[in-house]
Formats: sequence, structure tokens, C-alpha cells
Amino acid sequence: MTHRKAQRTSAQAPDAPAAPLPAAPLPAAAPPAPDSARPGDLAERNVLVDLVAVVVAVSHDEPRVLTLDNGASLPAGPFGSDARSLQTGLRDWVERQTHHPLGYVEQLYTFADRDRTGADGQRVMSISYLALTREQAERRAQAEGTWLGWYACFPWEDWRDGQPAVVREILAPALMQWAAAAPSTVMRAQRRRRVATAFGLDGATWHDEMVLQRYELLHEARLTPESLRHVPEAERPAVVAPGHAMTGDHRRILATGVARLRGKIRYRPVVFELMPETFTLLDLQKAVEALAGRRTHKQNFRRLVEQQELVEETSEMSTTRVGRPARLFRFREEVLLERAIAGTKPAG
Amino acid sequence: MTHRKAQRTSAQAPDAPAAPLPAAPLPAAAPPAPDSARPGDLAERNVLVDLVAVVVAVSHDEPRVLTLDNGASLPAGPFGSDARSLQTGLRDWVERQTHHPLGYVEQLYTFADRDRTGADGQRVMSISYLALTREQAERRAQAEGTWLGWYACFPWEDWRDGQPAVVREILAPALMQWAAAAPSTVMRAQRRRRVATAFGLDGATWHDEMVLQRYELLHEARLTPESLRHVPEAERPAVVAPGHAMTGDHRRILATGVARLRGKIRYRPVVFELMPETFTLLDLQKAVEALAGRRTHKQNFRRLVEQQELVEETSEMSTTRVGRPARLFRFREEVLLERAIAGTKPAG
DNA sequence: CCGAATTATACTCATTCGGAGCATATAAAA
DNA sequence: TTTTATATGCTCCGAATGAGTATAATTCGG
Repeated sequence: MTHRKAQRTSAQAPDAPAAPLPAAPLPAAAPPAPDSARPGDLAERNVLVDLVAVVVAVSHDEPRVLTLDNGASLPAGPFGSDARSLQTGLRDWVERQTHHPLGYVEQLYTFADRDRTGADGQRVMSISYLALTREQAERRAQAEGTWLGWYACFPWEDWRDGQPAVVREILAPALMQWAAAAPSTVMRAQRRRRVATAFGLDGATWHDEMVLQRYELLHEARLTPESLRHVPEAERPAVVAPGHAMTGDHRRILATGVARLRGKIRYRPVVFELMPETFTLLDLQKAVEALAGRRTHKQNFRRLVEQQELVEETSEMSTTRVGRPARLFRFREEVLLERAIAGTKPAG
Repeated sequence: MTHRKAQRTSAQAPDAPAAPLPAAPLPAAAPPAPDSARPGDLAERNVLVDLVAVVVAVSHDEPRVLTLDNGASLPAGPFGSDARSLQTGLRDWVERQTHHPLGYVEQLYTFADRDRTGADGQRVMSISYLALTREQAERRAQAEGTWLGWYACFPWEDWRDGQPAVVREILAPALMQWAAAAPSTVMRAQRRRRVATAFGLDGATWHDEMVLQRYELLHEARLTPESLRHVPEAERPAVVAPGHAMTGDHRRILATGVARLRGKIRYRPVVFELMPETFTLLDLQKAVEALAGRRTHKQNFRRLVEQQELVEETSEMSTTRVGRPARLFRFREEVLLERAIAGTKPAG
């Protein structure tokens, strides 16, 4: 069978849909496993399961993620058999540890590659979650963990002031060199094309939601500290991409979360989970721009928000610093119901 | 804290993005788990992990899913510690069992609710995958499993001939009755709104990708056989939604896969994984219509496909049954590279 | 108190894109 | 030869989107 070449296309597109509901109201017995498919004994089949959370908040025009050990890793906890569901397990765990109430929570991805092993060499599987919250000043004191800016981890992702210098001066040359170092002509061309589309070079446009592709590309090109951990000093390349690295593959998980949020923000009103009770339209715009890492046209942004009826006026005005005072708005909770956006099960 | 009501918005939106890459080229050690967060001993933490596959093919204008035991369940297998990664584990497993080579594979969701228990009462966790393939006639003989039409499972999802009678005559009345049976006025209104938006009633438009919401709604309203398993005969409602039920929560997993594929088909050229080497534009349109469960404007469909340069002409023409013979086309593999669609890592 | 600076907010214009229809071409069947 | 069915090319319209212009309401620096 001479089939198409890309037969084994893998599944790393940056935008898969669907995330199902938690436990159904009624218990549904798990299906009996087919006998033919039970090789190995139980011990071999058992794995440790961790929950990892990408907890996001926005403050001072900067999206931040909650980290432990001074930014070394994401909050993670064991998945105990006592948890009712994954979601509640995660929610309880993170809230207990960080004292931050989580708003929106959604499953990201489950990682279980062979190299992910724990202390005793047992395989560790991580189920990652994206969680949105408001960074609350009064809670900051008791909260463990530190809020780390997204763009400290991914400096190349912030295009709010145009193409960052990192891209032009460091990453683009290094990636192109990596592309040129490929063994065959075909691979060189392929790599160049991948680099160009991912980083918006050669006239390609920048796609803000391709966060994961870009990180993986840097990883593959050995430009991240994470990818160099087991490479002997001698063989290391001269350049390393700037940006705060993390333990294990936590930065990859973070990239997954950032990508997901950037994609979602377009067609679902999730920004409001990150906003205070009332806000001006400029506040809202700044938050969206911070998350997307790019500027938007002011008037068009307002038109969009208003014609979609996402917000409603309050009688109050902002205590303006300078310029004409702006009206304070409030999110219209009704839209969650109207458009069946928050999932099938409403709160309560 | 009198915060917003929908504070605990859950994460069941029908369209989350992002699915990361498999194992990074270099091993990355897993982060040491924080000691403070290790309650329970190992035995308590261990869970069984299964892989469940939603394998999709299209034949005779009907999308089908691969099932075992005459449609009773989806192919599922244990996740052994020997598998290199989840993807390859799944791929090997399904290909060995069904003799069907998988094309595109992507992770769907990880289920681990408390009620999911195995034979010995241990908790079972399922990582579900969506896989696309071509149903190959010559392999059908040796392949185990049967191809079950989507719409046998979800009759209400096929709108190719307009609103199905099931919706109007059975589901809509039953759901509205369920809504009316809610304890409070607020809940009644909420339920009505959810039903209307999910099923396109009361002037709301039908959204083909809300497959999961609809299934969950039926489940919650106790209209599915799955939701009635542990309900005593006496308490069962009079009506049950028609449609082929499955073991455990396999139909929920299938709904997740259908939703994902319907969403994805819009902006990623994944249909071609389901098409033969060459095809007419009508073939392609029929496949898309079958998956989406709704008709499309012929001329506009062609315009879209051609202006996006997804296909290229072949010299051959279809041996037409009746009418003017159509040109055979072929998928332009290049688009996968050009748009970085197939993920970061190209085949090989 | 005045003008400059700054921000808010209301309109307008052009382009693109998606839905829907009309017209014509090419085949088999009646 | 007419009918029927499909393929294929083209036009029209309205909604959504990108980008610019104009005016209003403040603070701030003299």
C-alpha cells in the first residue's frame, strides 16, 4: 500500500476541543476489561498519578502563574483515591495549599512518557489542569507560592510592543542555524518552514496561540535549558534561549496552558474569571492584550464586547488617574447560561 | 466575599484547545514531589490506567466508530509501563487488536471519577483518544470488532435531512418535562434555557459540536439507559431516548470524540485522514456532511476547499454513475507543513 | 483660568468572508 | 431528442472585521 506520506500524523495540533463532565449523577459501572488484553501483573500496571495545576491570574497588566519554590515548579499534588473526581481533587488540593479560590478549571493534558519517573523509579503520570483565579491582595500574605509572570518564562511570547528583540536577535538566527544543520535537504526545508510559521518569520504572520509549538521547537533545537540537562557540557550549543526554566517538564505544561487560554479567550468569555467585580473597558482590554501578548484596536475591541452583550453598565465611574473618567462595567453572568458556555451543569 | 454567583464555573466547555507533544527527544526528570503533599501510602495512591480509543472511519456517507462485542464497548487496553508513550502505547495496542493502521491520533480526556472501579474494586482511570483511519475493505476480514454508525448511538445528532423526528417528537417534550419538574423557579428557567440552546429549540440555532452537552443533558434528565442502571424499576421515567447504549461511560467518551472531531474539522484539514487516496469534491463534501451531521452549500464548499488550496487535481476523472463525470482530487500534503497543522514534529 | 495632554466614546469607510442563488456544461437514461 | 442528474463557474448580499476620524470629559502645568 503506497499510502500518503503523512500517514502517521501526530496529534499535536494546538487546539483540540471538548472536555467532558465530571461524575454523572448516577454511578455508572466501569466496563469489564477484555480478558485478552491484560498482559503483565498488577504491579506492572500500577502507576503514580499526580495532578499539576497551571493557575493563572492577571495583575498590573501582566499574566502570572502560581509557582512553588520561587518559580521552580508548578503546584502539584498526588491524586488520592479519596478524591471524588479529578476536578474536585485538584480544586481542594490547590485551594488548601495556596489559599486562592479557583474559578474556572479545565483539564489540559495527561502526560505519561517513559522518562517521567519518580524517586523510586516508578512511572509518574501527570494530569494537568488550567485554573483561572483572581490574585487577591488580602490573601497574598497567607498564600504559599509566588506569582511568576508568563513572559519571564516565555520572553518571546510578548508582542505587545512589536516583535520582541529576543526573537529577532537570538531565536531566529539560532533556529535558522539549527534548520541549516539538518542532515538532508528535505529536512532543512521542513525545519525552515516549521520555524518560519511558528515564529512568524519570512513574511509569515505571528499566531499567538502557537505557544506550545514554539516551545517544543526550541526544545527540539536544544535551545532550552530543559533540553540540555543530560547533554554533556562539551556537546552543548553556544546559545540558549532566555527565559525562566522549570523542573521536569513543567514549562511544557505551562506552555500548554498558555496556548489553551490564548485560544479559548477568543470565543469564550473566560477573561472575566480573571477580572475584578467591576472594571473599565480599558482594564478589560489590557487584560486581554496581556494574555494574548498582542495589542488590539481600541474601538473595535469595545464594539466587540458591547455588541456581544458581555457586559452591563454600572452607575459608577472609575476614579480616573488622568483623562476622562471611564464607566465601570460588570460581567453579565447571564451569557453563561444563554450560550451554554459554562458547560452543562450550572453552579449549584 | 459576595462574589459572582458562577464562581465555580466548571470546565466543561465543548472546545478546549491544545494537545502537547509526546516525549521530548531528551529525557526530562520529573520534579520531586513536595513532601508536604503526600498523604496516604503507596497502595492508596496507585490506580489502574486504561487507554480507550474512539476510532473513526467514514464509509457509505456514514461516520462509524470501531467497537467490540457487537457495539457494546469501545476498544480499550491496559496502559503498560513498557509503552514508550501514551500515543505509541495506544497505537500499537489498537493496531494489533484491530489490524487497522491509525492515522491521526489525539488525546481526548482523562476520566477518573470515583464510581469508575474495576473488578477488584480498585479505581480505574481511563485516558481516551480520538483516532482517524480509513476503513479498509481488504482488512475487514481479519479485523476484530465491528464498525458502528455514529447515528445509531446518537440518532438526534443527524440533521442532514433537517431536524430529526426524534428531537421533535421524543426528546424535546421529555426534556421540557424534566425542566418543568425542577424544584425551584430559577432552576426551571435555567434548565429550559440549557435544553433550548443545546438542542436548538425556541429559535436557538443548532450547534453541531455540542454533542457532549446534549448527551450529558439527556443523562442528567435520566433519559439514557446508562443513567438508569442503578435506578430501581419503579422509579424509572416513562421515556428513554432512542440510541444504542454502551458499557460504562463509553458512550460519553464517544460523545467527547464526536464533539472534538466536529469542532476540529472546521479549521484543520483532518477529513483527509478519512478519505481514500483520490476522491471527487462531492465525495469530500459528503464525508464532511456526514461528520458534521448537516448539509452544506455545494458551491460554497467547493470555493472554500479550492481557495484554501487543500487539494490538487489529478488527471483522472471519476467513473461516474450518472451525470457529468467529476474530476478526482488528491490532498495536498504540503499544507500540513505550510500551516504547521500536524504539530511540531513531522512524520519521521 | 487657559491650553495641553490624556483618555473615553461615537461614527464612518473599506475589505473580507460566508450564505444563497443563477447559469451553463457534460454526462447517462428515457 | 428530451429529460435528468451532476459538475463547475460566477454574482449578489449582508455580517463581521480592520482601521481611521471626530468629539467629549477630565487632569495637570502654568
